[in-house]
Amino acid sequence: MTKPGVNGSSKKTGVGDVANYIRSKILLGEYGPDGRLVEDQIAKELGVSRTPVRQALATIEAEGLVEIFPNRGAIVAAFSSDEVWKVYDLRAVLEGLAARRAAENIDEAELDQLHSLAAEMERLDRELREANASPGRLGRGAHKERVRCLVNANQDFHHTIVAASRNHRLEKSVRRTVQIPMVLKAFSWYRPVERAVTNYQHRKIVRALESGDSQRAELVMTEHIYEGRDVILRALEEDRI
Amino acid sequence: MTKPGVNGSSKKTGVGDVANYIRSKILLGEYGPDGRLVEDQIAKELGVSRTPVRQALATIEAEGLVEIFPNRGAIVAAFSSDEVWKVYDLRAVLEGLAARRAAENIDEAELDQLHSLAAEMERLDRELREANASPGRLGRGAHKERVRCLVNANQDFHHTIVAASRNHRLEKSVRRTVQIPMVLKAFSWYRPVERAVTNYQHRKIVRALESGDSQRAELVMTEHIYEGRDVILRALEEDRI
DNA sequence: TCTCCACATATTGTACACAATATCGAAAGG
DNA sequence: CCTTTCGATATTGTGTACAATATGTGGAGA
Repeated sequence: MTKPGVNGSSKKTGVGDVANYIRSKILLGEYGPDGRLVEDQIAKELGVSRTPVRQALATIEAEGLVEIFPNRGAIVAAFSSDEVWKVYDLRAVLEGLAARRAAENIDEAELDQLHSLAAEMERLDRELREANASPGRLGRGAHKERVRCLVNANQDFHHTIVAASRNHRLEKSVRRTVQIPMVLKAFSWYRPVERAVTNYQHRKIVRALESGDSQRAELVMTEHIYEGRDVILRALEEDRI
Repeated sequence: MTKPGVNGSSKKTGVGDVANYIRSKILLGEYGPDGRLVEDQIAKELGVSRTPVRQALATIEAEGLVEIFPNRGAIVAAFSSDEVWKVYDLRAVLEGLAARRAAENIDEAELDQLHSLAAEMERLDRELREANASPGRLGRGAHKERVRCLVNANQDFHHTIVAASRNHRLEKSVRRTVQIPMVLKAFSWYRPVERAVTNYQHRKIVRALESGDSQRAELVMTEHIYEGRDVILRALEEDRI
């Protein structure tokens, strides 16, 4: 028994674990960019042989996170600002479509979740601003932790909408496209203005979804993604991420 | 030397060949749908070991052509008409975006190619109609061959536009999404009316691209994809493909 | 000093062997 | 006659060994 049925694409076998390990390493900024992924090294880190590592790398290459060069191995995919622009161009239409279809299909439970996620992000934003107003009260660690929560909540928010589109292919496409710039993403949340804009747009999106206004949902979501692109690109050229 | 550099994702190693072999088998309708892909069997067919076969299957799963169930192997992904609808929903926005960006970036050589591809498809359509008017002159084989050419030319047409979008990620996304319903696709071309509509829309798209009208290009392309969806779905419920 | 070539090393690509798991059929029990 | 359980078979999952290929280093020659 142990209902192995509705497992989706997340295989419970070792290969899946290896793939997740590599993904998280990449997304957390280790390895790269342009870092080489040596199979034997990863294999030893996880205490498995190279076989599942190779398979995981093949999967991750198909997802676009790494590039595999024949006989030379895998390296983390690098992103110029030009590529970031293009990834967000793609993401805009994908999540735009997701929002449009979500407006037609979303249920009460999902709307509730969106509400609470939006509320949580607003709470975290308030806390961050207060901590900023009275400095010294909280360490840098608490700040980073809150930003991490913000990133997670934001991810959940977007994922909920994509799931509500009821289109599994779209879901996979978005996941592939979204995870790319995640390395850079945390940096979008350090400035209060951008957090405020994000929260405002999230509320607008929820309202559109609630009233079933698919056109408006798509429009706002698309603009929301473009906004995110602008933030990333500005950070890229100003601060050097 | 032998410039191995700009090889993109098409690895020249054995795994790539194996993957192409499996893909074409699936796309040609062997194996499935719901057909099981036994690793050892495929390995023997190609005279290689199971190792590269397994890797190829992992890649193809990430592309969405097959589903791999832990300890139970890979089966060809099945498509209900509901899923076809969703795949085309996705394809519409992807190729719509491609057309929009292509209108901004396409060069003369690509426009020339689009013109000649459109012309070739019109020629093939004429020949098919003439062969239909005076039956018996050509065998069924010649008919099927022309349809195959039509499918190829159509593929090239769409691919040229996607390539002209100058967005590699988008290109990969489209490839993954497009190859899915390709099994069904040949059936769209058997009826003269649909061929005529297709050719007309192709010409409209080329004109929009030529004049750099990105909005119009996106609009027509999107409608073109929806049209294709309608044809497939009609075929599915009428004839039973 | 610079260039080119050969060799040593590291890493990937593939084959094969064995263990783990699922599937199918048959026999036993109700 | 139907259901359940056990075992034989087939297939997948992983480890290991070896071959193929790239990379880096040192020396010989101009």
